[in-house]
Amino acid sequence: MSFFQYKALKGMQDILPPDIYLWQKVETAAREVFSLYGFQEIRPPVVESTNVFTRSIGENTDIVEKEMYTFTDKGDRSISLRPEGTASVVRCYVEKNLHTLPSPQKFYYAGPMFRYERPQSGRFRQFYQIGVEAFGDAGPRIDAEVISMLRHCLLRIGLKDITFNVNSIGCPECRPAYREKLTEFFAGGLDSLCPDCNRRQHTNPLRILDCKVDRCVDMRKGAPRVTDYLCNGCRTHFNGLLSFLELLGISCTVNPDMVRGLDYYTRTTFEVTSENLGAQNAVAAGGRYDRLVDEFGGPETPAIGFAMGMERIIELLRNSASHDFPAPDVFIAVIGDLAAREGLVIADRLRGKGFWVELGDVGNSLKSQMRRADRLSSKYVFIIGDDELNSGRLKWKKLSDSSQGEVSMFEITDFLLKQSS
RNA sequence: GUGAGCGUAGUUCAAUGGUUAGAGCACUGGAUUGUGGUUCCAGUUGUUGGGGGUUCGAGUCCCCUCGCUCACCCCA
Repeated sequence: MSFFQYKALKGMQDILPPDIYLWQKVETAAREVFSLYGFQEIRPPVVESTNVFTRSIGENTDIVEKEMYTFTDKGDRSISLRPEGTASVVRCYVEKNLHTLPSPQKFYYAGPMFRYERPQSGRFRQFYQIGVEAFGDAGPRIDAEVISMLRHCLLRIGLKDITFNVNSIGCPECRPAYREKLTEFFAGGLDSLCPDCNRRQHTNPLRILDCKVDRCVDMRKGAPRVTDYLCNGCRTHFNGLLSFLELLGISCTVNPDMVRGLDYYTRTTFEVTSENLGAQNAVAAGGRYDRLVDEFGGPETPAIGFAMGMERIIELLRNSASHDFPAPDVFIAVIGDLAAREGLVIADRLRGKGFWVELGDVGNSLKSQMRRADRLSSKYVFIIGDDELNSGRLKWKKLSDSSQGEVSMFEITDFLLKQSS
């Protein structure tokens, strides 16, 4: 260990093989499933004007108040690394007048997000999300489709033991009244609530419903429930969603205590959690945001979306099944400099035919080259030495069953094609 | 931002305050000439995170600092 070391920044990690294959698997599964529902990829920038985020996420949220990576650029503009994806997509939707295209417009994105937080299990300063957004459909059917898509995606990835929660947090018409009811309910018992909840009473009373402290859990028994205070529009929408979910056979718990952090959500919110994660147990979460496009200066446009937390999905995947990682088709072991030259030529030819070929180091013994071939889980080893150069026939060995034989150097491709078929 | 735990070889971990800080894994070579996985032998690897203090003597005790981990807060 040397005195000074370059290290990745706190909360930022290198993603390496073999993990990277899990990442690719998840990304591929998501793309495939999303495309079945007509969602198309877009790639907004990772950096935006700071106010893109402050306006949408909410001035008073922790994300905006203390978690954003905000800089001043050389033109004295305040810019920020995106802490989440929706704001950028909405900005893009409005800026590029995408509402002029036939509705609904459905997009997905994938990439890194940045929040300056203390890292812990399942939480990082640079973390990856895959998210989707559907614009221009106000009805509950699209909500059900989006939730169904999320479910299909997670199933395709292979996640088990996950729980779906849904809720409706109302709209600007009915939520204020509910919020007031809730504040009244807790007002009498502030002494019994934890310090955090006393603060929440003023900042965001809905969060008290989410508190883990025992006495707060006791206190909120009998508290008014959002779902009992929805206006007619929100109630109809929520009932519609629930009936569609039932129609699709998606088991989903209605959880009136589920609160979402971002200010822009209206009506439907949902969350997928897993018991097999740490305290940060949300695998994916999302909801409807019917006012956001309007707030960005676009036409009133209903919208709904969700984001999946890549690291958390990978964590679950890593600990569940065993995984097959890619391995070389052929390892060429070489003995002597002439054989090494021939091996290089053969490797080049085979790679041109689409085979993954690894070359042994002529400086190492055959035993060591064989060992390396085995460690790489190579399917075949080809051995080239003086004998093979003279005869024009190389030795092959199949590592899985130790079978071996000879093949003409001119028939290697056919040999491999025949073996793999 | 708050709290707790932990920093020893590339890695996983040992070492009652007492010689020259050890072992597994990994890596390289070998065990009848050119054959992997299991076995055996040999070799390579360290300012014990950094700094200060206590002590005849510190990997071990104390203080500071840096880093990692988990939890709170918040959130994917």
